Amino acid sequence: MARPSHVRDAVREALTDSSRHDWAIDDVLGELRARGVPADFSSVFRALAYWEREGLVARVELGDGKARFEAVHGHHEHVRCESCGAVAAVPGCPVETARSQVERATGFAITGHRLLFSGLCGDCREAGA
Amino acid sequence: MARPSHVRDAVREALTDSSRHDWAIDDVLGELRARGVPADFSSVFRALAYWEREGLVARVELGDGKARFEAVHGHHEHVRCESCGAVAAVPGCPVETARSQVERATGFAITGHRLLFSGLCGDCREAGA
DNA sequence: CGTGTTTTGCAAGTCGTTTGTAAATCGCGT
DNA sequence: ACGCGATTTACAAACGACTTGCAAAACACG
Repeated sequence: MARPSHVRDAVREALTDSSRHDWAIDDVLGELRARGVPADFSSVFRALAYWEREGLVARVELGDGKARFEAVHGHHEHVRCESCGAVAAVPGCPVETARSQVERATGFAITGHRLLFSGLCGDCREAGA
Repeated sequence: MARPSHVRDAVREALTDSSRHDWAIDDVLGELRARGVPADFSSVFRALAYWEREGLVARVELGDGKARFEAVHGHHEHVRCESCGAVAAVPGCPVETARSQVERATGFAITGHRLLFSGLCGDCREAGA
């Protein structure tokens, strides 16, 4: 029933092989092409949706109006450089401790959160100064 | 030179009069109509862009692929109900303290952040149980 | 080999935002 | 009161990015 799927496989490998946190669909498509795996935009789109359902890939919100993805590792937050757009991971979770406090203050039962820092990466800071 | 602008004025008043944190463009348009101020979608769009530039209105990222706005008050984070979509403000800022730690860990100069909690509001929690 | 199901690619559709453009509106100097 | 030039507005068309429909290709299996 399940048949080999070069696109799906290649998409998973591309994300897993790298530590990027901001794979846009086009980026993945480009990477596949670079690896000699021809594929269509819609196929990559479906592959990402598939792995997201499967829990191996997570959607990352960068607020730039594009769907972005990363391979699932542990829980972590992101920093994005305002200047060059570079994205890095923030180890640890500055928000864990706030949870019960937020629940008390708002009456919501908190189930998750999304945190994005913005700033200037080392390179851009040097270049700008 | 600057001339009266019913659309701009009405848009600002609509947002300011309410405590909503999730005004989509269509919502604002609807509110204007309800107030008897006829306006076009694009005019509302431009009015919001104007007030955002002016610093009286802020864009709110809810990750639902729509541009959402609120009147600027103090700094605060948001909670969004996964079930009904209700949005409330989280007083205080659970992230302030993490800043220097994040800078040390990532090498970025942090200039801001965006935090969105998700969960279930009181009503939905009751209804769901 | 057929058969039935799964994957793909291509093209078209959708959603929401953004922009081009020309007409209406208003402040202001005369 | 009138004309001029700048500003606002509406309407429609353009856009960017994602989503879906559908038929053709690719397999596993009997």
